[in-house]
Amino acid sequence: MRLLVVEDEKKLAMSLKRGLEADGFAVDVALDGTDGLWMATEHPYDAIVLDIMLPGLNGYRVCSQLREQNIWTPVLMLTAKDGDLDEAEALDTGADDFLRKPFAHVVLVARLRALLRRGQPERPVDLVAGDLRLDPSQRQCWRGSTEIELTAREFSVLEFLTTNAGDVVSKRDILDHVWNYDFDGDPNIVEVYVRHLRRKIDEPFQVASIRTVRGAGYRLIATSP
Amino acid sequence: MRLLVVEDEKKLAMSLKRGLEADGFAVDVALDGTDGLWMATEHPYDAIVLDIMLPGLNGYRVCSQLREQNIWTPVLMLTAKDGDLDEAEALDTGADDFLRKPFAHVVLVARLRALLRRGQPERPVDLVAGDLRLDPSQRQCWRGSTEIELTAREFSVLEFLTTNAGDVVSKRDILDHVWNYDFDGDPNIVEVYVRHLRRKIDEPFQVASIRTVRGAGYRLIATSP
DNA sequence: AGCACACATTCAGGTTCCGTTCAGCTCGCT
DNA sequence: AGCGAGCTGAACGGAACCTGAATGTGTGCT
Repeated sequence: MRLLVVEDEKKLAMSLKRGLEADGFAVDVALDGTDGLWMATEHPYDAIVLDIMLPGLNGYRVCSQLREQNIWTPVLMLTAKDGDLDEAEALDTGADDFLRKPFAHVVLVARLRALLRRGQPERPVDLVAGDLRLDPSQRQCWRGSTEIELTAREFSVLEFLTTNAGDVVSKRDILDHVWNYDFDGDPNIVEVYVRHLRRKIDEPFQVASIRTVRGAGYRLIATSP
Repeated sequence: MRLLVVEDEKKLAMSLKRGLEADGFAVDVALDGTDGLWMATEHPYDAIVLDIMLPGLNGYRVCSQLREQNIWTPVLMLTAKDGDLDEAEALDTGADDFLRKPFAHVVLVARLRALLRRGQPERPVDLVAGDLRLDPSQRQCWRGSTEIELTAREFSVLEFLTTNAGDVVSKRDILDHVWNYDFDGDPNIVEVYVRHLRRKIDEPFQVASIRTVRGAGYRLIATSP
């Protein structure tokens, strides 16, 4: 699990880094708000530990700017000893939790783990045609409830057919979209992949969802059990 | 929003009740742990405010017994002034957050709202995939009932795979989350660690929970004996 | 300090599997 | 029947991945 620690007190920052690394986290450090914001934008952290008092851009602003950019990495804010209102405000600017200084290391770790546990994936929608389902982000494919293993090329071809489900797509179209534009090999390769796909997604289920349209190309139709 | 306050100091309990009701919550009060546990079991609260120091059954036990009964109502624990360890333990027994006494009313409300916003059942502390179980706080790992010794790196890689169980994660993802971002060594190191993990968590049990997805990465799937 | 040990990382050779090509076949149309 | 479009299995070359061992690097122990 990879963390970003944004803290300007160098000594504290390094001690946090060492401590958290001992607990098995991978830790990057930013020493001011501007850096912190940039790093949080560029890299996919699992959580961010964010001091409020920072030179340049303070913690509130870092947090709210992240949220504006639609980055929802969990944020744990470090607040001053006696700032009750700070804490309420921290949560309002989009922090997920806060910790009052000074804090014990065990507490920091426990809170971070709680944050990470809450996690949350929300996924882009699957492509569907009948009982055939594709998840492009995971390169996974199902017919009904049984998963089907596809190679990268196979998946790409099927993905293209599925996004154009119901329509006829020519071999040229498929070549242009799945292979590089400069591909000038044998168009027969499309036929080969259609064969592979039929063997994997149709024959075992005794359906024929990839239809040949002679002289024009292929058409994927919705089929159900 | 309906809350349960479990607090034995009658004066504090009533003041909490009045304050929270003024903020628009519906509030029930239990004056000891046994009552609290019973009420939390019988009624569907949206959140529970739970004191640690209680006659009869203390707060930790109330909380862990709730979790054992598979009740994942968000719990906010009230801890003593100086109990750092209390707090870590609170989170470990399944609390979602805690607040150190004495606290300002605005903070209590802000934290409760944050909890309610997160809503939704919390997952148990351990990461689980089939009969493989990880405890990130202890860095321990079991397959069924036999414990498996892992090094720090091995654990981190497996932890990341497990939090994304079922999904394909690329070698780049793994490098980004487990190593520091300035790591620019050979990605082959991921393969090496996958090899180590397979030898420890799969081969002795004759399962294959870490699948290779050629060209895409790795995928951890749930396997059982 | 010096040593032993465990862990992290690199390296090089081996293996598997995927993408592509090719040659022969089948099918539908005129 | 004859033609062209599409089908199919096999074969090959190379990339991706696997794997055992060698080489760094730090940490605790005596």
